[in-house]
Amino acid sequence: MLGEALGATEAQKGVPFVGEAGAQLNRTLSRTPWTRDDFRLYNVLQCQPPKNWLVGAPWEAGAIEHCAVHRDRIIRDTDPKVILALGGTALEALTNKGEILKRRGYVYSVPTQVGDSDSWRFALRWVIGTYHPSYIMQGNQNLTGIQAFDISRAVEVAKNGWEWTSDERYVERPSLDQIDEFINKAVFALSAGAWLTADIETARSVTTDEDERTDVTDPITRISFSFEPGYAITIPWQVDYLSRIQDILSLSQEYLVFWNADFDVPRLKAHGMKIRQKVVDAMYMWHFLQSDLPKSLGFVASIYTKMPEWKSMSYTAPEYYSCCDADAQIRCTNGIVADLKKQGRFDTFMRHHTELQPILNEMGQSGVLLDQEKRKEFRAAIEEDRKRIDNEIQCAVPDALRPFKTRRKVPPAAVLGQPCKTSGTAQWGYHPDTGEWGELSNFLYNSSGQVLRYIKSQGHPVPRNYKTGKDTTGKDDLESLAKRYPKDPVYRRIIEARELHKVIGQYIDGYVAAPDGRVRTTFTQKPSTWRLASEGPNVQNVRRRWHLANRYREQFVAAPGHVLVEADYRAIEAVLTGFYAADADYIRAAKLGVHSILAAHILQHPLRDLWAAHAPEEEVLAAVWDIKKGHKDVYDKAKTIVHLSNYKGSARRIKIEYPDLFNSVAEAERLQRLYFANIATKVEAWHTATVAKAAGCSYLDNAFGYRHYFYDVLRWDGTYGTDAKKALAFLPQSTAAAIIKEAILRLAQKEVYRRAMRWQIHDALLFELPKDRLLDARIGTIVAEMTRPIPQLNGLSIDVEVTVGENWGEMQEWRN
DNA sequence: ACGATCTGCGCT
DNA sequence: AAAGCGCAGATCGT
Repeated sequence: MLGEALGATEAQKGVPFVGEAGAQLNRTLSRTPWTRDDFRLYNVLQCQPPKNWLVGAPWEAGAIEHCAVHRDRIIRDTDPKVILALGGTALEALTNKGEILKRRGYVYSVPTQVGDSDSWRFALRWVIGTYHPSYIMQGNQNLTGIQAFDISRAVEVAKNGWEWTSDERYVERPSLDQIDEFINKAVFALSAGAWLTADIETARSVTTDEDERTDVTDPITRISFSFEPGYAITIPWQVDYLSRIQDILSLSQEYLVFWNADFDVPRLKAHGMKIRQKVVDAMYMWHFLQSDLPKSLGFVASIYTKMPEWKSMSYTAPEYYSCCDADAQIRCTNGIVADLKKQGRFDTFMRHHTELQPILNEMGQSGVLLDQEKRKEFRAAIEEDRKRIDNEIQCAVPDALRPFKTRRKVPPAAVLGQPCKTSGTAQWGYHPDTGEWGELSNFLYNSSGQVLRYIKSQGHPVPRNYKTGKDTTGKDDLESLAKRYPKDPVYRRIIEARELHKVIGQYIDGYVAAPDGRVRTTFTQKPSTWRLASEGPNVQNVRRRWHLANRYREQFVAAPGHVLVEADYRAIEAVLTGFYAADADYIRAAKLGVHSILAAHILQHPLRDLWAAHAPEEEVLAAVWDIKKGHKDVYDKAKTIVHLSNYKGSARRIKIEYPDLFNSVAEAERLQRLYFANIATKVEAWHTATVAKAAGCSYLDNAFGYRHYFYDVLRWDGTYGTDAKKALAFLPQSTAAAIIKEAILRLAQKEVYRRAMRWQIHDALLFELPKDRLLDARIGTIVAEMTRPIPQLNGLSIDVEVTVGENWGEMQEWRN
C-alpha cells in the first residue's frame, strides 16, 4: 500500500498510517479477512510536507520528484506483486494518470523497477488505485465498503494474477452483414430471457455529464447495443444504418435497458426512433440496490466487471469506447438483477420504477391549467406591496450599510446629493465614512451578510443557528429581534419583503405555462427514501400556510366542465409509526386524530378520557373535531410536537419552535413525557430497537423492500451518530411513499384515472375529473383504491380525505 | 459570463 | 442538532 505523506502523528513516530488516517484504514480492513500486517505500508513522500500541505502546493512536483529515488528503492527491495495506491497522489506517481475517482478499482499493469539497486530493469507489476483513507473520513464513510472491495481485489490479484475481460467480440466498424448477424443472435438470446441494452453518444454529451444536458436535438453520433457480456456492437448514426438501428431497438418484445434512460430515450424519440417496450433504467436499478453510492457506469463497472478502465478513451477510440459502454451495461445489468433477486427486491423495483415511471412522466406532462388573468392581478398587487416595503427598507437603512464600490469614473452631475434612496438601480455618491467616490447600491434584504451588518450596527445581539452556531438572519430570528426591539423599522419589513420576493420569483414567475395554458412538472425518484421529487417547477412546495395562500392557489384551475379533486392520506406517517412500533393503540389514536388527542392532554379536554375509555367512535370524532376547530393553535402545535417526538426531536428543539407556548425546555420535556407515557407508549422502545438494528446490520428495509444504508448510527460511547435519526425517519417516510405509489399504479390501470392524475404531493394525489353524473362514483373508486388494505402491512389501511373544487384555492370537503 | 457554494425558505 | 426534497439570491473565484 502506497499512501501520500506522513501526517502529524506519523511524523512524530516516523511510521506511516498510525494517525487518524491509519485508524480509518483499520476500520476498512476490519471488513476484510486481512489485517495491516498482511501488507507493507509506505508513502510517496518520506517526510511530512510543510503545513501538511502537498496536493496543489507549490512544492508538490518537486517534493514527489525528490522522493522518487526512495520510492523506487522501496519497490525494488520489496518487489510487490501488487501495489495498492491509496489516493490520487500515489496513483499518479505510479501510473502518471490522474483522476483517482474515475480510476479507482481498475487494475493497471505498470512498468516498475525490479532487481538490485545497481542492476535494475523494468518489469510489469499490477497497480490498483483506491481512495485515500482521509478522503473516506471526510464525510465519505459510505465508500468504506468499496475500499474493502478494492483491497480484496488487490489480494486476489496478488494471489492469482489478473486477466481483463476480452474485447475480441466488439464490433467496432460493423458491416451490414455483421449487424444482421448481431440481430440474429440477439433474437435467439432474447427469447431465452436475455436483456438488450442500448446506449447513445451525442456530439456534446462526451464532454459533459449526461444528465446535465437538456437539449434533446443535439446530434446523436452513434449507438451501441449488447445482449451478452463480451459481445457488443456500435453503429454510427448515419442514414444507411437508421433502419437497422430501429430494427434492433424493436427486437425485444418486453424490455429495453438503458443507463440513465432520461438522457437516451427522449433523444432517440426526437431523432425519429420508436420505442414501444417498457424502458428499464439500470442506473435507477443500481440506485435501488445501493442508493448511497456513485451512479456513473464507470464506477459500477469497476465492481461488477473485470473490464479495463475505458471512460478516459472517448476521444482517442470512440468506437471502442462505445462498445465498452454497451458491454459494461449488460454486465452491470446482469449483476444488479442477480443481486436484487437474491435480496428478494427485484419485483418491487420493476413495479415501483419500471412500471411507475411512465405513469409519472404522463402525470407531469398533463399539467395543470393556470388562470392567466388571476395570475396577472395577483402579481401586480404583490409587486406593489413588495416595492413599497423595499422602499421603506432603503430609507431606513443608513448609507454606510449599503454595498459600495469605489469608481474612478466621473459621475453624472444630475444625481449628486439625492437625499432619499429609491429602490431600483444603484446611484453615485460619496461614501459616508471614507469619503470615496463610487457606486452606492440598494440594501439587499436577501443578503445575510448585509442584514447581519445591520444587526451589528444597531448594537443588537446577533442570532446564532442553534445547530451550527453560525450567525444567521432567518425568519424566526428576525421575528424575535422585531419583538425585542419594537421600534426597529427594518426587521419586520425584511421578513415581509423576503416573503413577497419569494412568492413573485419562485411561485409566480417560476410557474411558466405552455401555450395551452398548462404548467408542467417532472417527477423523479431521486430521494434516497424513494419518495417522489418534483422539479421544473417543484409543485410539491406550493404555498399553503401563508395568509394569501388560498388566493394564490386560486390560479390553479380545472378545465371548463371539470373539477380538481385532491385525496390526502390522513396522518399517514403517524399511522405507520404505530405500525412499525407494533402499537395497535397508537394506530387507533393516529387514525382518530393523534394531534387532537395530544391537544386534549394539554387542554385537559374531555377527549382525553373518551379516547382512553374506547368511547364510541362518533363521540370521539366529535370531540376531535371540536379541538381541531375550536383550539386550532394548540392543535397545530400538538401536530408538530407529535412529528418531532416521533422522529426523536429534542425538547430543546420544541421550545425553540414554540418559544411562546412553552416557558422552558423543562416544560416541553414534561409534555414529551406525557406524550410518550400516555399516547405513544411503544414508540420510544421502537426508537431504541430501530437504531440498534440500523447500527447492527448497517441498513434498514421497509415493508416493501426499499433499503437504505446507514454508516454513523451509534458511536462507541453509545451516543447517536449523524445517521441515527435518518434511520428513524426512513421507515415511515419510505413506506408512505410506497403506499401512494401502489395507489397510483392501481388507479392507472383504468384509463380514466390514468388520464386524470395530475400531481403527487407526498401524501396527496391531485386529479382533474369531468364534472358529470359519474363524478361521485369516480371519487368513490379513488378512495376505495387508496384505502385498500395493504398486504405488506398485515392488511392495514390508511384513511383518505377528499376535497373538490373548480380551483385549488377554494376546495370543499367531499362526503359520499 | 458562468459555476460552485452558502444561506434561506417553501412544502410533505 | 426530526427527515426528505427544489429553487432563488448573494457571493466569490475562474
